[in-house]
Amino acid sequence: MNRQGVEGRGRALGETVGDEIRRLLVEGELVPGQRLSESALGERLGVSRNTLREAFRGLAHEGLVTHRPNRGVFVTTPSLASLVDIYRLRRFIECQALREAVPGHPAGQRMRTAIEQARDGRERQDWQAVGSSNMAFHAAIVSLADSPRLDAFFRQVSAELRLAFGMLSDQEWLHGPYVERNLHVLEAFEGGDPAQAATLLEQYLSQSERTLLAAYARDNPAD
Amino acid sequence: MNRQGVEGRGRALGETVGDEIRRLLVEGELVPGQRLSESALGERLGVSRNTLREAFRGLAHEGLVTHRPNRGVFVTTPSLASLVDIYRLRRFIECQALREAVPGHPAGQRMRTAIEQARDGRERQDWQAVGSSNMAFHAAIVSLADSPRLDAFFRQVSAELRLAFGMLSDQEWLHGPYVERNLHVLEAFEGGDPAQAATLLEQYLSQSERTLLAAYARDNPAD
DNA sequence: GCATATTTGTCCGTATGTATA
DNA sequence: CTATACATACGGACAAATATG
Repeated sequence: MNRQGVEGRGRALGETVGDEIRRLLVEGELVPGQRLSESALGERLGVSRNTLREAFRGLAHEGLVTHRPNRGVFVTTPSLASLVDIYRLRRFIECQALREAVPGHPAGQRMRTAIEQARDGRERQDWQAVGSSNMAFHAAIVSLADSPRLDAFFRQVSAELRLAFGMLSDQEWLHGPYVERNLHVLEAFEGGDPAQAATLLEQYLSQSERTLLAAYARDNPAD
Repeated sequence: MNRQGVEGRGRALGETVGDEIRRLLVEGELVPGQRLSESALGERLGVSRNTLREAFRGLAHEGLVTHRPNRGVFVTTPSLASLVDIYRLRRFIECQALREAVPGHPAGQRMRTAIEQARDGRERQDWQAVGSSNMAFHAAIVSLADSPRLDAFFRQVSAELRLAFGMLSDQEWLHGPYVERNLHVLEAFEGGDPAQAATLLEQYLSQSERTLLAAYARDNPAD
């Protein structure tokens, strides 16, 4: 019975609910600061409160929602400090992965595909798609390190960053300029100069951070 | 009512249950491969199945327990592949953190304290304590990067590694030799040569990995 | 400052599907 | 192949905490 909203035909359990909520988060359907009522969201997704609470637990662990005891679950509002932390982490991980990568690693193909998809999105002015593709490019860089745990960790941090992007206006300015810069990084890497690629990436990330922080400060004068 | 076993009078909710199970795991009360029956463990901890399932969700997210759909929750049995991955990660993260650290970082004090505690444990032949202190030393190295998210990630990976150590015999051989090597790393670092410290750490970790993998292969001929 | 409504936190009972003896 | 055990998931209940008027 039930299970109208969530398509429970698959193999996994109420874990599907977590994926569903994750999708609502990155698509901006649920916005930072919003309270997620157990009864309301449970009814919307067609699951019981118990199942929903299990899903909440996983999302809270990833930092996408925040649990306030006896108050409820809220969509996490990224702080300036968390954005600074995330970019420090990205420089730490991505540059190192690029620098130490073995030449001819299959992830290079994924990097190229991601850039092509980002270009497609740019043609359609679909900046959300450009943002997703750019993130796929960076995930491919991380995968150069050949560590499943590092990949999972980066995926999680990406989702958190995605939440922050969603808070901001001017999506074109946030995503558009980096498509070609990604290409430069890839060319340096495939040209056999990982050190140069890492340097380009470092400058790139630092600029991206400045742009993001400026947009954040502009849209959230309160903070 | 109830709540005899878990001391729920505090502020946190059934989250306490997760901490309790984590404690049982690192203390070896629950061993890898063991199935964690919802009803049995729930009764033992004095909580309902729903509450327990919420706690399981968090632990599964950390990799300490494994969820097999329709089968139940099991204490994760670390595989050879996961150990290789964890050591690759440790070299990736710890060496980089050490190399890029700013001189005079307060974490240096924590590194020194950890070494002293490891020596105390060694005097008492308390190899579990030595293992904990050694891990605290490495956590301090990671904290040189000044990233809360990286700290949390490393804490999680450490717990997983701890699980593997618990599977093995010969705890003295696994933990004892590294107390002095930690000191050498610290001395190189505080002597103003982070590159040398990183090199020492890299060799150290590679040897530790070989020792661990050998012990694993010896105790688990099946794998 | 107080009474009330809402929501969370936690438990129980139970129906259903899946895996295993 | 049948039977049993168990996980899965739902709905309902109630106390405690919180928000509201």
